[in-house]
Amino acid sequence: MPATTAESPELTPRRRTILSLIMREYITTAEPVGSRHLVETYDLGVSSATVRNEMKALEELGYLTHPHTSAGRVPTHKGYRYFVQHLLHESSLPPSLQHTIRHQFFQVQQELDQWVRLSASVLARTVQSAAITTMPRPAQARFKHVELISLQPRTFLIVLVLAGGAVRQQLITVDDPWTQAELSQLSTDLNERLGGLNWTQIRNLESHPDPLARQIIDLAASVLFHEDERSERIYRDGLTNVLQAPEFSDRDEAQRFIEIFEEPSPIEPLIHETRQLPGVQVIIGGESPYEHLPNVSLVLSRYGRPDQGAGILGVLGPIRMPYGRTISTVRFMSQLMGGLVASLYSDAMSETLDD
Amino acid sequence: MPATTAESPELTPRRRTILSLIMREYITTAEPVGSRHLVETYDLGVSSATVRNEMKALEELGYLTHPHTSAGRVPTHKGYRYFVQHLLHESSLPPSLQHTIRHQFFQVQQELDQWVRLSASVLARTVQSAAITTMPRPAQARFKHVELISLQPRTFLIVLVLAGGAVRQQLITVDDPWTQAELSQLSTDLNERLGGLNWTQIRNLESHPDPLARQIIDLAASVLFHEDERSERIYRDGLTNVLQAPEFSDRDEAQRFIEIFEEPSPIEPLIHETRQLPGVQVIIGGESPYEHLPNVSLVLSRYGRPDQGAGILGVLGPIRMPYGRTISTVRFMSQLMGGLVASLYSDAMSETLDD
DNA sequence: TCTAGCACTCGTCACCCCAGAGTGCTAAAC
DNA sequence: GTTTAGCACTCTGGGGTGACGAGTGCTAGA
Repeated sequence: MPATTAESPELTPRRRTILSLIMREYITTAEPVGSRHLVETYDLGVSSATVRNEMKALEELGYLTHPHTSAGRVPTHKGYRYFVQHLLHESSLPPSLQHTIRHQFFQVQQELDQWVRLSASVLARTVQSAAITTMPRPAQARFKHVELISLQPRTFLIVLVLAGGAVRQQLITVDDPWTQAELSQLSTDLNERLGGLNWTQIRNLESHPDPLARQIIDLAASVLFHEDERSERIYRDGLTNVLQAPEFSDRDEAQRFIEIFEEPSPIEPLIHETRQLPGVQVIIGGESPYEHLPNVSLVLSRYGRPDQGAGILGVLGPIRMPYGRTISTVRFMSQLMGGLVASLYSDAMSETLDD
Repeated sequence: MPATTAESPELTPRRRTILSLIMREYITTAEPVGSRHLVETYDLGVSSATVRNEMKALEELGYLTHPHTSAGRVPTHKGYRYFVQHLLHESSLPPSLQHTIRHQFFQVQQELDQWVRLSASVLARTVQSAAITTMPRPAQARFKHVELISLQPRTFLIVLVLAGGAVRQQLITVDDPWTQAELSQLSTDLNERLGGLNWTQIRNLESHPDPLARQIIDLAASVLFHEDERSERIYRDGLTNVLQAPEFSDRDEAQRFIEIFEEPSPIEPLIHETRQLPGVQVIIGGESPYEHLPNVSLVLSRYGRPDQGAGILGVLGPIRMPYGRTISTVRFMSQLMGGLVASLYSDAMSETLDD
């Protein structure tokens, strides 16, 4: 029996039941749902004619539509939205599945980069859809450490570590040769001056006497600045899962999905927004502000904490998506990843994977 | 006029001309080529009947086939192979295109990682196909530098720099707290001991008195070992270019291509092999040892030098691929990237982009 | 050795028809 | 007032048909 708990202005319980059943049926079969099929499958206690009347009412209210006269009913965007908001009872992931997910993280070494990439893969596999994840990062990037490494007398590698443990690297070529010892000395000096600063603070430092040091300080400021501004690296996985869906049997539809999914992606601003919001966000493509994302739904969630480090993870799929399962999985994964980030700050890393 | 320079055991000049024209025609139109169309378009000086006889001979020799009785001719794998090996006159990229390609690298900062990623994108755009690139790496990984950075009293970031400038990072959690000063001291010590060594040499070092140092030495050895063994990170771009091609209008064909292109990819062993070979390799899918790559051709090339650092770059597309242009572009790009790698070792980085 | 001519084959497309599914409406039953 | 049975109507999709065109292969003659 479907849940009919939440309040709603306009739908009677029976209409909700019928809408809910149509949603479930359509989400699993991708075929328009007819009245007769519904009463035969679900023992509704009323005849198909009654269901037809209710369906017609639901259509007039904007929750359903039908592709042509003699076809069954299909949900509209409004129908999906109502389903997600009112008809879906929140449920947590079955413990066995939770365990399976946790288990998949054991194989990888303790490298954050790998964790995040793996999480996209695990998420994609679990929900049988396309998944994205981003590395966690704090709201404002801060300098942690710099190391200058001589590759050639005049070519150096600059390794920049940000607060939170992210590593960035740059090559630099200068006019005069330096020894590694001189560079190490300079590194130590710079680390003392720059530790813990953000890019504005670095920009406001008084000018350093040494030209190379000035150059590197500028570079550090610019890297930190870009870190706050530029669109971050997105890990993707599971594209082929989605392309199996019948809505993408049409080549152009598939192409459109790939263009949304792959770099450069129109969902990057969405990811930025999601970073500001708590909880799981469900975005139904084609709906009001998302007209540029037709035939795509997203289930996104932030993980971690904005002050320490927060990343995004989520699922892309056709609008006809198993929202219940997907939302539960995304929520669970965001908690799991959040635990990992927290452990970077609480020095209790090893406990993340315990049940 | 097509080139008919190279020697060949079995084909008369006229047959070569006809085969060459059929190849060119089919590669651009993707439609079976008929005899009448050929004489009308190319002024061959003979009638369509003669061309038909020659086509039939070419079919009996295995270079052509036709999908059904009343269709034009289509190249076989053997036909493509012959075309690539004997009928394609080597040509370098037009200078204007060379300039365009070089120009696209100016926008990016001097970060090797970004160069390699960008190169996939530039290659994909230039040949309007899917492209892959890998980071350059030496035949054997060697230790260059390690830095220990304290994130929490008991959680450290280990930044490992390899010879050639690649950076690897690992998190580690230990039982006893360490200060950053102690860690820096330890870093200095380790850098003296490990500088320039490969993983076997590190394994053979006499045991270090400090347990944390031992742990990090083990880790360094293991990272270097994995560096030599594990399949490397592949940058990809241009998937959507390929999916436009008519051979991928069928959903399953497209899906198969995506599975070959995306991670985990069956072409990874091929990439490994290409690393050993000089020059541009053309792999025609479905041919003898590549039965598992149907409907896909690859044009791959190593760039850089195995002793210093070598990477792979190449193009994936349908077998009906503009080989001439693709081969020239891949060769040019591999020279360009090779110059970049060399500059890392010769301290003359700034000259790479000059014309 | 080449070519003109011709019979033959096959895929494509437009067209039509029909079965099946599903609706919406109406009138009667509860 | 609500529900239901019945029925006319609409639309899709599959299957079958026939005309058309493209292209071949063969043969006889130049």
